[in-house]
Amino acid sequence: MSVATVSRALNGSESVTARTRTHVCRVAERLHYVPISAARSLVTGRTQTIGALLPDLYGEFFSELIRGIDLAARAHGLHLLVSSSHGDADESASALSAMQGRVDGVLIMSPHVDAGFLRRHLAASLPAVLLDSGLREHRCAHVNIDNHGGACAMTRHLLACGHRSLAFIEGPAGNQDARERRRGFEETIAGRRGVSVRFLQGDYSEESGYRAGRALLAASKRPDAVFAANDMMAIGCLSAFNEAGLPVPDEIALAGFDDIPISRYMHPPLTTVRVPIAQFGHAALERIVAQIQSPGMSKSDVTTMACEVVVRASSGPRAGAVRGWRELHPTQT
Amino acid sequence: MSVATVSRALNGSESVTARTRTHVCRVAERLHYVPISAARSLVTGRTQTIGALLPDLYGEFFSELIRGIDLAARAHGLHLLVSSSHGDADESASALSAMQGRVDGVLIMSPHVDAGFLRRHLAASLPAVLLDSGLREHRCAHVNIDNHGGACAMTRHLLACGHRSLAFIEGPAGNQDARERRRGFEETIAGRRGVSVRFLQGDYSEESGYRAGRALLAASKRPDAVFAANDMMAIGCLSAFNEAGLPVPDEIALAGFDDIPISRYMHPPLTTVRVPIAQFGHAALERIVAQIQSPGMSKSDVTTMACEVVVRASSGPRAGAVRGWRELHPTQT
DNA sequence: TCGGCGAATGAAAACGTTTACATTCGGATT
DNA sequence: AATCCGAATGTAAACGTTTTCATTCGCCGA
Repeated sequence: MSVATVSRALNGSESVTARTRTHVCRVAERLHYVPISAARSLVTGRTQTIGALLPDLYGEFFSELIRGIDLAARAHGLHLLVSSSHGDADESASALSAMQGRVDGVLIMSPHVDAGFLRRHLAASLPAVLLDSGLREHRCAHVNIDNHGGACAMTRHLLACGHRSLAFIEGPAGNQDARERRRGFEETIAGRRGVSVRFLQGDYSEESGYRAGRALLAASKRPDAVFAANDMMAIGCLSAFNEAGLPVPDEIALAGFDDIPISRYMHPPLTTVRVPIAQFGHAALERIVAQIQSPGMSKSDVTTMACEVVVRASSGPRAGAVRGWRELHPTQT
Repeated sequence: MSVATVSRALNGSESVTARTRTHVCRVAERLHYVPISAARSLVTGRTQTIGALLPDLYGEFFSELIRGIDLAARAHGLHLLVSSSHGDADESASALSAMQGRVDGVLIMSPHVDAGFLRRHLAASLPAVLLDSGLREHRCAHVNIDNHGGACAMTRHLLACGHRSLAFIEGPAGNQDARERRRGFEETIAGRRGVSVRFLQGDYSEESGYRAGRALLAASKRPDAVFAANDMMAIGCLSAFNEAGLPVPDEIALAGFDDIPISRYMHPPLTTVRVPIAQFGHAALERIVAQIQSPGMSKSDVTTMACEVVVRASSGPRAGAVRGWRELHPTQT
């Protein structure tokens, strides 16, 4: 019994007798034989592994993202190598290098990647998909979230509710999502008569939202509605309003972005933009699998995931009652 | 320039001239050379990768767990291979097999593992750490959460608040954590005079908590306090009470277990047991690294992560006001 | 100048697979 | 019965590293 025959038997090659195959499998089973993947990878050039380069792992966004990626990966029989917490460009670079030669493809989501970074640290031969990067790199595919469209839709909703004096709490300065969300807001407002706007700084943290809320409370003239660039800031802002006894949405409306699970539990429940996070991860993985399977295909492909406005009580125009379980979970039951 | 010299230069071996090393490094840089990890693993027998076998990826618990593991892994220069969504024992088995020969050690958290499973599917040579398994397997190390201790502490807290008629919403039947939490509750109650208890079924889902809440509302005699085996059920239960207009904690107190982030945003904020999830993951990774580095060490080691009661408004004895940001985040600011 | 010594480098084996190619084997056809 | 053919199996190379052992090189002391 040669190693070749064993290899063929275990890999389900055609040219091996049924008798031989069952025998080999039985013995392999008995010995708890597991192929050393390193040896296989060395000769096949495939690792059956996809790398995911994420900026962080904190919070529900990344949890959902990984879940979506994992789901699709396991459907393709692929393993998932995660790498996160990259504080700066150097860390991202070393993480990317470490993945190189260890994965068949890589999903990249990082605020530190730009065209130069990719040219320097990403081998041309390694399939890569950029997640919501805001870049337009011909070397890799892109899967984006429609931040701009979502922000437009939410702004239209706030206007439709009758709000005319709006405040926008911005995300972190360098952040691409944050920029797009602001742009959607601005563009929707632009040209509307009788609408006043005000921008407040933020950094996506709950605390920055709280500070923005305090600033609005202290202002001489309060807006009708506040649109925060993400839910965590909206939640911080809501805390400030609740603390001050300012009723939401009766006195001031509030909206966020992301639809993190906490949002629907707030008092009042938060109107927000739902980002299909798991599908986002799923789509990214499908895209990279496609690229791996047919290397000749066009690399610079862009997929955009649509967002959806989720109207809850916080956006007004009138106050919502305390919500029960059935109202919170309309799809279940 | 032989491959040997290049290998030595890149790996920082002593016996290589500074001149040679810089030259090699420069050329490697220029060519974007990245070692094929498969080849290295093949000869060294190390993959520099730790596998994490998780039952699921949904929700904040696993997000935090992965974060804790990742943090520790990256501190040791190790990669993290995650595998999840194992519906049954067979899936867990195949996932474990697939990891074998691909990782240097594996962290296992799965409801499907028991002594027989490990004997059948885990190679004796592969270092493994069982996470909160409830098993006592001499073949691997254990890192557990002190579910029993946490439940005891919470029960004592509820009694100290003056509650004497208690209800306990149980977790899923086969679940080890759930069993331990119930045991802690029961043992603390046992022997106390003038305390009445009642048990309700649940399965850790929000909906099952809601159903339990409805059942309590429909009962002829309501308890003073409800202790749910996890936060999600407590939240479902709270929805039922809110929906019925039953004020918490004035008419009925409520406590959960886990301290998921949502908990402190509930109305009233939820008294619960904080599980140090990230540290839990961190400890598990440290343990497996220790085992990998010194293979001779005792394998059957048990670490237990202590839990902590977090008292918020829901447990009474009197109603909490609406909380502002500062109260919600006492450690910040 | 030669021998010797240590430091630097080179040669080659080894790791465990897959796979192209060679070989054998059994049976069917002539 | 000899030949041939296809199916089954065996042989060996290749994958890209690390590492042991051998070799070379430069330098110092005799």
